[in-house]
Amino acid sequence: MAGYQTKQRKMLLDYLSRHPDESLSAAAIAHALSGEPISISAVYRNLAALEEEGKVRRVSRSGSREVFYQYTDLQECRTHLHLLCKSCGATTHMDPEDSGYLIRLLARHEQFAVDTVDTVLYGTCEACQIKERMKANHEKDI
Amino acid sequence: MAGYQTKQRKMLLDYLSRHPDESLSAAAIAHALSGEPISISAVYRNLAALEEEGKVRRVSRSGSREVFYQYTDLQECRTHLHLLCKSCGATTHMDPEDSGYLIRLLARHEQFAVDTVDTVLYGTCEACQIKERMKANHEKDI
DNA sequence: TCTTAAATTGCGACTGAGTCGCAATTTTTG
DNA sequence: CAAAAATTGCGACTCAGTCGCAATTTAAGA
Repeated sequence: MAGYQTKQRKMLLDYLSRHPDESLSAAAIAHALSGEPISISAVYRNLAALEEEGKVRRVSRSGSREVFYQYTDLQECRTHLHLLCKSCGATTHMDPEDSGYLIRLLARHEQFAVDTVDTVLYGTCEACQIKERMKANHEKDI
Repeated sequence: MAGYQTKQRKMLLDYLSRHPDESLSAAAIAHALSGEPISISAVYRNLAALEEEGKVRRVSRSGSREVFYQYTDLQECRTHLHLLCKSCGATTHMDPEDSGYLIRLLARHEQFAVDTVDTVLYGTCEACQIKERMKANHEKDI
């Protein structure tokens, strides 16, 4: 299970690392790699292996049944939490100081040890907030 | 789509409301209601409708493919965020003041509007932290 | 209360993401 | 270079969730 450097695994991880902070479906990943010799089962198996190693995170937003995979850096997860925009799917990074503060707060006040790899805060990013506001105004005018 | 008070829907919502802070699979819910006349499709359809109304939240933890449903109170989501223990599945409630602080922090520092219905912080609750520590110690002894 | 339109139900067929078994291939170890 | 271990591709399979449809139930109005 743990670790032969096959062509396919290298390609997959390489592709993911070149698309950080994106939410990709398994199908999209397979499609992107379709020039290369890689089967859909290999995509799933490698994704599962990488997830176990903490190099990939699976996310699925409430309200949608779709599942996405994101490249994650364990190192990076030690320093900050991730914010996922429900509207555009982009991930942004919470300020490390604020992240640290929150993690310590939860540890102290609630005795809760946050898992920074799994946890993603859902919401709306700045750009999409603006879009939504414009849309709402526009609808009001009609 | 929006709102006939059928026997099945009432039962489902009633059952969920009597099991707050629990993560239930669709199958488990169907099973629990199996004494009543309700089909599995009705369970899914009502769950989807309730999710849209914001009365039910779908959660699935990274590392596991299982999907769970949780009763949620929109009112309650306005006051605090939820903490889900990856080990035992129980949900606890973050202190309202801390929650408010975090939400305002993200709005100000990252221009990110957190969705308090969808967002769940994953981690380990106090009880399970203790269990894990004991287990680790025990394994060391062997 | 009776009638009718809209929504919902149960059923069974279907979909599609993800899994599994297995023989063939590739990577690592020695 | 050979043997052992892991991985690959393929096709069959699983299973949560969806969908179409006829029958039933609910809400609203005369």
